[in-house]
Amino acid sequence: MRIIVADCSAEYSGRLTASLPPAKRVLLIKADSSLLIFSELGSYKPLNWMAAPCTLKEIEPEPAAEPAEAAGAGETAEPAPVKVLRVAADKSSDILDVKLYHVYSDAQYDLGEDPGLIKEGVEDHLQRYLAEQIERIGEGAKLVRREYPTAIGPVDIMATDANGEHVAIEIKRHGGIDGVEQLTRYCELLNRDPLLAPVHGIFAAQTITPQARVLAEDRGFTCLILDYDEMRGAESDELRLF
Amino acid sequence: MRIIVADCSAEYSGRLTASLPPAKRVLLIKADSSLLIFSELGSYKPLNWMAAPCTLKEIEPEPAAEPAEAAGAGETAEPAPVKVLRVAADKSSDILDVKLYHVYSDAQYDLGEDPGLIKEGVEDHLQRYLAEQIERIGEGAKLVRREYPTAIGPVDIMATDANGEHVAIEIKRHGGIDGVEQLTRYCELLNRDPLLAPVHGIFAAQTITPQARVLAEDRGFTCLILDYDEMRGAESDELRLF
DNA sequence: GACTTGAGTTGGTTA
DNA sequence: TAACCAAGTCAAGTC
Repeated sequence: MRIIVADCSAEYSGRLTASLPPAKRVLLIKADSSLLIFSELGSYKPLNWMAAPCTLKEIEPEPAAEPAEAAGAGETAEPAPVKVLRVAADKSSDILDVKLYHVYSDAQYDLGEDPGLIKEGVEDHLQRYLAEQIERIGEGAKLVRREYPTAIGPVDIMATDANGEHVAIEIKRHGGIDGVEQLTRYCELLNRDPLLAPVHGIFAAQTITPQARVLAEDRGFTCLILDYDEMRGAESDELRLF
Repeated sequence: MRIIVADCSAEYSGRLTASLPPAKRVLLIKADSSLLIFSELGSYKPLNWMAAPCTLKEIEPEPAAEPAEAAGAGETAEPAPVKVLRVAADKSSDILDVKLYHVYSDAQYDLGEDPGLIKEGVEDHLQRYLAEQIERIGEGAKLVRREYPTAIGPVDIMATDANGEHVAIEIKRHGGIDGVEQLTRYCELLNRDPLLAPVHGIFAAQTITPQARVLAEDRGFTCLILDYDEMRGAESDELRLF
């Protein structure tokens, strides 16, 4: 990892064109030659970058022979860069040009491999917990299966209610209109099957936008708020019994 | 901007839980106290991070009084960190703890404000090109207008075909099921207007997923693959005539 | 300020 | 390998 702090400007040309006026910024160049440009603001996303696989060329401009320039066409005489980094994508014509005007720091570190991130609490976990605690959708409910296959993709959970009627459950972390549309498609399709009909729909999520709730209820679906911590807690309790 | 290179581990607790085993990494701490953790691999996304607004606390552990630890429960005796950074989100209970075991470098730079990125967009171009090359949807087609307004939002392009019948076009870079749903809603609404009906639908994109294609064709829509480079080329050719 | 949609999305899982 | 889906998505525009 090479870390450069410098006054720089950048031009990206690829699926879009983007330019970065001169300013003091931080550049990270990874072992795979990918380059990231950061400023003080913004979230984790760099202002501009080049993703691997790519190739970096470093050009040192000649420092001399510039008196003619001052006598030139009178343009906003941008000072000549002391260094130019050109990063080109290997598999496309994307190019990122970075001009460095003044380098405050330029250091290299070998970080070695990284063991990577371990995550817990993603949508998959919500699905697993709800499948194992299926009575959260109503007493007497039974799990049919997770990822119940249909022609238009798998339903997150298929279950039956106390009356033995089928219930299709769509699970989201954040429930929006898209999720309701998705559930609608599944239910419509499943209800064409006389062996399954009637199939009820449940829209389950940690949070549900008001608009999505209205739409879901208008279509006869039940909305269910999932509390991750509570579900995890219930899971632990269950394990503790054994 | 503070730049730290160190052996570190991290624990994030928020909407999900994520942990990062010890390794040599780069930390960036921005002026707003947001913190990013990078390794050599991956794209522009950090392994772990805390977004602003947040507050950073730096804890210097006492270096002494640790002989008892070695005689402890025999756990995988992790060496004590020389420094702990705790970043807490201001508006939620999200917390990111970073333990530093060995610091290779720790430097601070004042970058100042950044003028920001100037972008020139993409989907917008697809729309513009198709509007100007409307016969790509069929000979004799005429443009009615881009961003044709309806009660549920603007249709990307409204046109007429060789028979003078209306055609609503939904444009995406990558055509998925969502886009088909969107087009469905527009066509359903527009076909209620006797002055417009019948309104045909075209689903146009650089790429269309097989499922989306099936759904679109099932609903009587035409799928159209857009070649960005070809359209841009045609545009240049047209300009060259003048 | 909440909601929607696109992104140079990125990243993971499965067929 | 390709397609599909979720993301601590982020960010921009709209209502």
